[in-house]
Amino acid sequence: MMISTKGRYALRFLVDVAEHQAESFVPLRDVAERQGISEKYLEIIVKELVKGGELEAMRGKGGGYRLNRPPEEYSVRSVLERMEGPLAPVACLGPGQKPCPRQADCRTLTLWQGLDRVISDYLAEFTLADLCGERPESAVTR
Amino acid sequence: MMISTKGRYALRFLVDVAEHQAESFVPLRDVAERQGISEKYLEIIVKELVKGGELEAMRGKGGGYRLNRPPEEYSVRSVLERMEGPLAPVACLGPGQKPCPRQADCRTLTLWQGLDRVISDYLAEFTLADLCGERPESAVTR
DNA sequence: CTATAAACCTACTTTGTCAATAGGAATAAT
DNA sequence: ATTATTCCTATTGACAAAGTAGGTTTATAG
Repeated sequence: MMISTKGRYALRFLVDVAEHQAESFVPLRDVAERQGISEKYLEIIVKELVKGGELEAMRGKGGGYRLNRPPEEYSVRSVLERMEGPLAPVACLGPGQKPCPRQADCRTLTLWQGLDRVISDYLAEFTLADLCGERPESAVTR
Repeated sequence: MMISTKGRYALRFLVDVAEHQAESFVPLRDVAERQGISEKYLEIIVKELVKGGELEAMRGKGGGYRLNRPPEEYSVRSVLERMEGPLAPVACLGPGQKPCPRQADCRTLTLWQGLDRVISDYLAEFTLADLCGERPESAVTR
């Protein structure tokens, strides 16, 4: 399984906020309830989103979260990368990786590079705005 | 990291056998040495390939392994699936998964289905024959 | 028929990550 | 002052990944 709950929950959190932030801040508790995710666990995830500058937080009564930018400016790929770390399908492609000593003779490097590319490109195509209101029935083949 | 050593080593093992099986069986020890992989660990991996009908094994002196079919008939996807299990990027897409209760309202299902598709399609394009002799320098953009 | 080289088999270990849980401290509105 | 919220630190249990250890069986060569 390539995408963990961290990435998946983060995406669901952001979409939920996008859909409910009309006027006011959206409290974590509400999102957790709507999405059926543990509050405490969501906190950990949301903390990273705040630190990463994806979310604005407001403390105290009446507080909560809202997006820092319009939903079209959140690519799914960037959100997932923030939560999961590099999405490279194999370790040797990770950023800041010292090149593997067998690289010059590797039969599979090209394969993995291509895989990395198709994944990356696919995920970069989508933004939060694409996900908002999305439902399986209304699925459009892209 | 989506592809573990099991899948990666299996692929490298099969390619190595494909490249060396001209006449005789290829002993595991030789592959392990050439590929710089622990013999004992490779054993575990190879056992699954034999059980899965990908490899023919011959015991005793002069024994070793050879492919059961021509290299063009081994898709990378099928090899990886045998070793890694389902390649689905999220659990809810795995085969024989009971549908998630939130499915009807899920904003991300379509996203994951599409991701699963591009990964699957990409990996199905390649066979062992494509990997044999492959080297990064000779990389061809597909 | 014995030595050797190979596959085969069962079990164990170590390490790390995932997915939470627990319990509170700081802050803002009413 | 009360309440509703975010923020912070620490801990836990389960599981899998990656590898190790030590032996048994089978075929070939001399």
